[in-house]
Amino acid sequence: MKIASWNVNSIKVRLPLFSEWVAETKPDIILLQETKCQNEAFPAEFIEDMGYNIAIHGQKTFNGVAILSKFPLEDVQYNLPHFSDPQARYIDAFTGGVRVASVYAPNGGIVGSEKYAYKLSFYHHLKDHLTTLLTFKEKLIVGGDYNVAPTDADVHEPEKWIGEVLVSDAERSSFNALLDIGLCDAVRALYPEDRTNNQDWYTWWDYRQGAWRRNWGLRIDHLLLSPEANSSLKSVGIDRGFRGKERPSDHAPLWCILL
DNA sequence: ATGGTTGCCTCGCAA
Repeated sequence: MKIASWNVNSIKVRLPLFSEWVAETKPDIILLQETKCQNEAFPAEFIEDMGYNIAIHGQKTFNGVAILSKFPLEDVQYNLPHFSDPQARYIDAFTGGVRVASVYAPNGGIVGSEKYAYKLSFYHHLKDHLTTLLTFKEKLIVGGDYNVAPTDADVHEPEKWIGEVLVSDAERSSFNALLDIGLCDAVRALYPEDRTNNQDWYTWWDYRQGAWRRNWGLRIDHLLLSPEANSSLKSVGIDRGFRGKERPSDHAPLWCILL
């Protein structure tokens, strides 16, 4: 079973590239972030015709997450429990014998800002909810744009990023708390940072300053696995080539295969 | 050189 996650930065604009990517890489389950459209505007029929069932959680203009699956979708949960969030950033569902979640963590704006506090609060509630899901002892895959580069190995020229949003200590602590409750970073499970070329694992390159051409990237998209999922993890990868195509998202797709 | 790009949709904001 192949599970992929992609911050598409508008599903409507990205639909041609999305179609090309699905035809080429054929994921069984797709976790989308930044769909940037309300539910009634989501290209549901188009994607259903590609062979996917869909669960969508959108809003006007910003954010928006979705789960697409070749299997029936059951037990869909919108938003994090006990976190009444007007921003559409979380959805989970049970499908094809696994539970999956699509997460679009807040960017955080500037360290110390209101947006930054909201990001830390989002992480707190995410940790609480995932703690509950882990008690189910299922194969759980939590994928998305976490907007945190966990270590300096995940950052091009980390000395230029010291104290910035995406890499600050409090954000990294919030991300690490998800590992502390028992989730496993799929990339690091198979490619420890001291045994791989870390530049190969970037998932995001800013549209500005020719960041893609210069490979000024960060690893901020992640697939986190429960122990049950991790024990059947076979492979993981980044579809980096899709960042270099015509009219790309600023994020590349990330995927894993479970046996 | 304090820059640059993209998407949504307003004349700016978020990333």
